[in-house]
Amino acid sequence: MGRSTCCEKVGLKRGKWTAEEDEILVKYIQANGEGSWKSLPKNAGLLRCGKSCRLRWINYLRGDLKRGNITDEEDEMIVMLHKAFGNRWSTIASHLPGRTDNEIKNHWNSHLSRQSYRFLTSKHKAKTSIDVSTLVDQKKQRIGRVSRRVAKKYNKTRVLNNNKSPLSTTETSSPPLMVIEKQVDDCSNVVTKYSKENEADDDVISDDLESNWLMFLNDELFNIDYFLQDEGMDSSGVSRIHDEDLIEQWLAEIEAENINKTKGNVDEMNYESLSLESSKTMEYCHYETELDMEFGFTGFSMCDEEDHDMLVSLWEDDDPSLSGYVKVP
DNA sequence: AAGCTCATCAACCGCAGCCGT
DNA sequence: GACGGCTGCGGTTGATGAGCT
Repeated sequence: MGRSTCCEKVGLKRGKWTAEEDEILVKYIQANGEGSWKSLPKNAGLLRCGKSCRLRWINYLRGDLKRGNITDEEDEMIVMLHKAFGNRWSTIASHLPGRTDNEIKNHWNSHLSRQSYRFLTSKHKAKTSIDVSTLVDQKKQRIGRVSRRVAKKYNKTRVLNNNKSPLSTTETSSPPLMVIEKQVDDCSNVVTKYSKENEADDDVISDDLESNWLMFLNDELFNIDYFLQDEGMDSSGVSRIHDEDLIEQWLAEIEAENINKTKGNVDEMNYESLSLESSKTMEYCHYETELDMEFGFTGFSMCDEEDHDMLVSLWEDDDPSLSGYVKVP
């Protein structure tokens, strides 16, 4: 049996693509069309695996890609779509023409996730209303996640000292080692918050992690757990909305904000995709499953007709009793 | 100026789902 | 239904350049 590895790299090139390789790939796809990625490299004369060719084409060489920085409007879309869909980057990308899932994923991980976390943390503390615009205005701030480098250093030290680890799973009732590492990585903005509150600099963050990490983890895991439970989030910090009152309030605030933006002489076309009718949206909404949530968000005009038809079809198949309930916008 | 740290992004990897046999 | 191949997706990594000390 055994799965065929598409990535058997015998004699195949890896790493950065050269201009010559790009040219060969573009010419081949222009002549023969996309698809058949497995056989494409051989037919085109490229020493790459099919996956690599596909990725290069989709993320970089495709003609319909939008170049340049992600705009504030796109930022807002990404934040909202991420709230609805979680880390389903291809779904999010499908609503942002010219942007790839990889691009959006990178953008989220490097820009928006920490903004979202900071925003939500402050919301948690102050119970302020949701203001999406505050998420996308906080740019280029070096504070935020603990870098992978610091995490690596931390983890390396952990591995070296593993036998002495006070959190060894055989010695305490704490969660298994890997779980703790994952949680800290996912919620590593908390590290910065911890540091700032204690007036420590960046160097002290890693020192804390390495020397006092047990106390630190207990403290932070308690905070994270409390925060995520209160916000209805999963362990990756993705909001899963189960409370209809909460989402109604959220939608109403976004709608009100968009009205204000329009009044403020903002280009209405830019915000057209963000407009929605809360009552209609709520009428569609059920929040039990991911499918329901997707359908619920068809109230957004960001969902095109084809998507809508598909979701209506899925909805009706899933529960025939609801077929008369569905309205086509 | 040099070395270090960090953010960014292109690319890779592994897995899951789909489809044909 | 089982199997195997292909494709697409999401998580992760590594290279690189910018900023900082």
